Amino acid sequence: MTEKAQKYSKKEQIVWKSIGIFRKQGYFKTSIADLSEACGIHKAHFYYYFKDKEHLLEECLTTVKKIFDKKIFILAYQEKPLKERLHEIEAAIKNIFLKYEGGCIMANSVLETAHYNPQFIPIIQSFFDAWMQALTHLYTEKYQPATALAKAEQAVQDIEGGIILMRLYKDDRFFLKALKRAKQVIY
Amino acid sequence: MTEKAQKYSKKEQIVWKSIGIFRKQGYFKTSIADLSEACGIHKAHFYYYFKDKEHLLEECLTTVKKIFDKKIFILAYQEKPLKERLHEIEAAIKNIFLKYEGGCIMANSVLETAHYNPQFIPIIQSFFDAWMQALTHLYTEKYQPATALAKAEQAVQDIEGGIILMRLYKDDRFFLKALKRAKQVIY
DNA sequence: GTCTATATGCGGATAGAC
DNA sequence: GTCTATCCGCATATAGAC
Repeated sequence: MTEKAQKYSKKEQIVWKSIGIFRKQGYFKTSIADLSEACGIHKAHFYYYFKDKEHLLEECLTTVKKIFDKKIFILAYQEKPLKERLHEIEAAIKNIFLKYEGGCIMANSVLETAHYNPQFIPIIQSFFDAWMQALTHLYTEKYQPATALAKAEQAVQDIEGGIILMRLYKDDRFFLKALKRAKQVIY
Repeated sequence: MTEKAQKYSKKEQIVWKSIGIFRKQGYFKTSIADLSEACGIHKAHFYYYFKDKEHLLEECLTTVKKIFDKKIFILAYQEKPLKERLHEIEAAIKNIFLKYEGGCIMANSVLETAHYNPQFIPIIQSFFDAWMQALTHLYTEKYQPATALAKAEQAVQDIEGGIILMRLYKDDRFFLKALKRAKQVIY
């Protein structure tokens, strides 16, 4: 009873905290001690919840994918005018990447783990698949499918590049201008 | 005499090898043992050439910056027709990123070291400054300076995002299409 | 579920012989 | 310049008491 009243389980809380820390510090540079301390649990107790660090990252990535599906990508498929959906999706993406520092954990994880831990690749691919599909869906209302897909790819690449430059120069504008361009594909 | 006949010093060779390994494996996941072994020197001997791992990465990044200045960005300022310069710079960038796996060491290093090792930020910034300046120079022949700069930023972001997706999907096309778009800004 | 203690190995770095 | 030996600290992970 009291357990169900809690919004998130302890395990979920660890995943949330870890997402934030991995994004800022990177995967390999983050120790179990860092994570445990931030979560207010003892180092050894971490292994009560997760088999190892890799399994934690996996849960982090699938969680992020679910959040984006549920909160952002879904906005593209609503029964609303095109421009409204486009505006909502832009606002949601802006919100999430400006709120937390460290950029995009999906892109970061590609670069850190592609060589040694290819098991994360499919999860990260599914994230970018869903993102590009959502934008393609929107752009298809004005362009041929092939053109819409190309513009969606360009938009995602532009935004991800913008996130890197935002972090490098500590300047939001690279990211914000990319978002604006993604919207201006339509109007 | 025999020393001067060698094209690269041992120290330079280590830097070259390390650039390739850092790019593929990442900075933190790469050990001194990895680097030494790949260079055919003994682990302890590494410290004869470099104070520590951070100083090695610094030399790697400044070396990459110099190479891009000398081999790529300079192409934008030649006494040649605009389209020719644009084509040469595209070919040079394509060449370098397709030849070696692991993507862009500059972008990778931002994500890995921005939080703990901000000392690398200025070097990486100077790299992207030079790249965007070269493209802005080209685009200014057809657009107003402010527009040219915005298009240069977009092109660089698009290409960097494309490099990430190229690695994620093991598919050159994301990167190649971004390069093509950077050229089509002009013609 | 939570803590103490600890095993174990690896990575960065140094000292010093040759 | 190159190698041997070694120190130290940290990080992952486990065993087991409470």
